[in-house]
Amino acid sequence: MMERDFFEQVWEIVRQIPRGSVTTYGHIAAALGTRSAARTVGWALNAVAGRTDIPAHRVVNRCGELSGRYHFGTPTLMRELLEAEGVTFDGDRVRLDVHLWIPPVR
DNA sequence: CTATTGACCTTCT
DNA sequence: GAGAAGGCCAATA
Repeated sequence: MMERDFFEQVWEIVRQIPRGSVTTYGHIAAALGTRSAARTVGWALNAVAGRTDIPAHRVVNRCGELSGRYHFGTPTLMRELLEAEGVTFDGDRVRLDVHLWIPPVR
């Protein structure tokens, strides 16, 4: 498998997230082989923050909290986008039990 | 060029 | 069970 840049790998996985589902940094990092590189995953998303090609709003932390909501421009934009896709929320957290999507193991 | 931080998670103590 | 530290990759100061 051609291991491109760490960023592109993250983007490719995030791009494959089905609409109405969310995933976590840990799962993405684990899918890439490095489960501890969750921090770098955040950087990859930050590099595409504002792009529609990659739904970074579908990526949440392990607790289901929208940790990077302040990186979107408006703190509520992330939640608005998810709600618009049919994602349900439990208070300020996403229902991972319902919308948790696990990326393909590579 | 070195040091620190950053949308985090896992494991040890 | 709770707290602290380590680890990963990249960007910024």
